[in-house]
Amino acid sequence: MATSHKEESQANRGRPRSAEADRAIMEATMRMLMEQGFSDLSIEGVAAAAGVGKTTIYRRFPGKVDLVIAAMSKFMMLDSVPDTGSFRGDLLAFHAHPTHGFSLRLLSGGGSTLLGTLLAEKERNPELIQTFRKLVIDRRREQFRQVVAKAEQRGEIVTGVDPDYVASVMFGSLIARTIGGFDISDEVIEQTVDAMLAGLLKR
Amino acid sequence: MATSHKEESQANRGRPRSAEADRAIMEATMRMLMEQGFSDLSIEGVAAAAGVGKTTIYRRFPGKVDLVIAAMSKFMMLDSVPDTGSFRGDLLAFHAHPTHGFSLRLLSGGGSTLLGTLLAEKERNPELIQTFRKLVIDRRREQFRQVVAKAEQRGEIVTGVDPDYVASVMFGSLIARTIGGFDISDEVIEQTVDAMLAGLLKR
Amino acid sequence: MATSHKEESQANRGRPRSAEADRAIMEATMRMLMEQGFSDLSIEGVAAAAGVGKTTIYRRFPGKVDLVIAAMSKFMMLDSVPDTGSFRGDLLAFHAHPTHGFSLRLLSGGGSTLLGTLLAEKERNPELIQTFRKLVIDRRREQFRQVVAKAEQRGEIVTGVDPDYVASVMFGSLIARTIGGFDISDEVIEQTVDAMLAGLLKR
Amino acid sequence: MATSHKEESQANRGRPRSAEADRAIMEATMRMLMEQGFSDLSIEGVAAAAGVGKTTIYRRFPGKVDLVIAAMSKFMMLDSVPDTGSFRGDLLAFHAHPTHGFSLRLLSGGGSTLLGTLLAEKERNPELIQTFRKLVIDRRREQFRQVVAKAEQRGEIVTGVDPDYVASVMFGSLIARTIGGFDISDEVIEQTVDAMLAGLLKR
DNA sequence: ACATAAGCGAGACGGTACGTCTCGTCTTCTG
DNA sequence: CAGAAGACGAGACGTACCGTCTCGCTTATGT
Repeated sequence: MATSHKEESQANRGRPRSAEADRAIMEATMRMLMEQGFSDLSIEGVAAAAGVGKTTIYRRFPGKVDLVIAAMSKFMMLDSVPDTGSFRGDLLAFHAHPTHGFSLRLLSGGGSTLLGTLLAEKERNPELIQTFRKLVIDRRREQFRQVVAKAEQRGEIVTGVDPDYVASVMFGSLIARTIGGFDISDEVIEQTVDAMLAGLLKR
Repeated sequence: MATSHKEESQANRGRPRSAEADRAIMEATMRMLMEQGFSDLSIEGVAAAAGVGKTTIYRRFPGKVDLVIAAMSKFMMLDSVPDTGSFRGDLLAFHAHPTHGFSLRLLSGGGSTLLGTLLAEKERNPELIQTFRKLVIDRRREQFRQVVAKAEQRGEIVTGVDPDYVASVMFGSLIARTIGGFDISDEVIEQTVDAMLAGLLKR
Repeated sequence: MATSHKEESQANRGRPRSAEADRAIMEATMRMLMEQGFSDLSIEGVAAAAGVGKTTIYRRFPGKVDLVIAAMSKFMMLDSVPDTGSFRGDLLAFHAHPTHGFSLRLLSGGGSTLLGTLLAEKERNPELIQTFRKLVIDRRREQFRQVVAKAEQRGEIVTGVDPDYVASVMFGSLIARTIGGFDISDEVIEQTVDAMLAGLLKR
Repeated sequence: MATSHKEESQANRGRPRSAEADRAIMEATMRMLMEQGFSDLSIEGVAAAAGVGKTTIYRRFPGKVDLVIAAMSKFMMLDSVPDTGSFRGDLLAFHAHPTHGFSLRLLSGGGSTLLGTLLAEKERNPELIQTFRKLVIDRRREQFRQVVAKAEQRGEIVTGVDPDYVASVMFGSLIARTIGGFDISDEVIEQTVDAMLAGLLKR
């Protein structure tokens, strides 16, 4: 199991691990990760915030990285593929996507810095960003492919489109704006989507 | 001067500051910033790497943020506007841009985490990313506008192009790929540039 | 009963307490008390040494103090008054007194630290030393009075001797030597006894 | 040096150790040792009580034992040999001896338990009681020898007296009373001294 | 005979202190 | 006066026990 480094050789002996503690630890970890970033997240702080002894955390996770990865694994599940009936609607749905409050928009811009935190740790703890990629980005990519495929089947867009390239342009231009210091309003998103569509829709 | 918080009211009394120490501190700071990111860059570490006492750094800079901003200011000067004669050549030159080894490509991808670091610190130390924007991004944007203007004057591309949008798409798609975990090879850059051009060149 | 804090209102229902566990706990407690002293005696350690769960101990004793008092009560029973026929023989018998291996000599010196432990805990857990006094010292004192009375009746020693003062001098000088860092050999004991006798025997 | 484990190979470089911190650490250690005993004395607690970082203690002492030994060394200096002009006066002076508040009487009886603490730790930390012996007991013994020698020279007492035996009897009988649970009043001390004298004074 | 109830070993729980580490600041001596 | 060395208070690290609290199981008794 990813959430525990306990030996499983023994039978179910002794008091079982507290599900309540599990939950409190995961929630506190995720909250502090969002609020303070990875570097400033301390296991001691998580323990205090979760109302839990340090032992209880160390019994479950060997270290900070594992704790954070477990928390991300727990909370970063993305929900189902957008399916609004039109390509444009699906694209807009992607950006709104409030899955557990961790849409890409929140991640790279606005009030949060989780993506930045993970990138900053890339060298020392590459597992972090890799996990994030596996859980969020790769999944998104796959969903985006499905959305494009459906649009093709409906005959909305030209054939032969590379969905990954389209995704990188659409999300990337928003990320670039964020880095450039601009807020990402709903209008900007609509403009970006429409510019994208301009090159893809069948005439 | 940005590199010192010393009172300048007095005459030149006492031992002058060591130019050699200045240089060593800046180089060590930049190197460690690239290698370890902002959070793990410690003044203690910089001092050790520069072969300098911690005092010598704290005498020059009030804190870590100021030290890093000073280092960025020193190294992130971008050289002149690309002028290869063709729009395509200018765009490629932008990406190659090896100004002191800190092109955008290095910043967002490959072996570095500076951009992630800056994003991660956005909330706590907004001066950092603001300084980065002023020094690098805004400058780039202006240069990009000039490149686009020249292309228009030469009649290479259609008129009415928004150079900022073009830039956000082109750079953003590369950043998105980086975040997605892909290396940015020269071929990818060329493909990205050519895709861009496809929509802009006059037929 | 001193060895249990269980309510006895109910009939004998449920599984009875294990006599084997009782025994193992008492033995392990006494052994570890001798080896490690009171402060470092841990219930966890006793449980492990006795091959018993911690619960099994805490079910019997509210805390460490009660556990130790119970162990002392069990092992520190002194046997009958020495009666060798001569005062000198009786005195020597007192010091040899190997009742379950816990003679005063073992207590105050040699390989043990129980007496020190009790003194150290005097402020915080006065019951400990009080129990020790009741079980061991007061009993000894009474026995010593009988020995002195017999010697008087036999006409061996001068009359009017204060047996408590004699005892405090004889045992005290040995304790003082122990504290001073000297081992208490059989010769030393004999010398001490003989010095004592010198002032008491009838000429 | 007993109070430091610092390498002295280097010249006087860097900031010197704070004498104020030294003092605060020693005082807090001694106070907590008297109040709580050795086992319950925590370095963390000493640091807090002294208003000092843990580092500052660990820089000076490798561990708790060394800290306590240093504190004892500092405070347990006994003052000069009693010299009242008479043997009886000298003996009484020994018992009153309020050297820094740590006379034997305080140690073994009354409101303190330091001696008990040291005895309790004999097995695990023999350095403690050994240091105490070197600093206090051996010194006392030597002083006692001088007092006896002076009494002999003055012709007060019979010759050939073994001062160590006399000391062990006198102090020991008081210790034995303490262990027996009796307070040591001034009258008891006088009685003990006079009983001692009865066997030693020339007629 | 079998339900009931208490005892049992195992082990998780919230804590506290450990001794180590590194942070950014402060304070001395040397050049 | 600048510089280097290094001590300072602070506080997180991961470990080891503390004494308490479940668990699933075993062992008796009493109907």
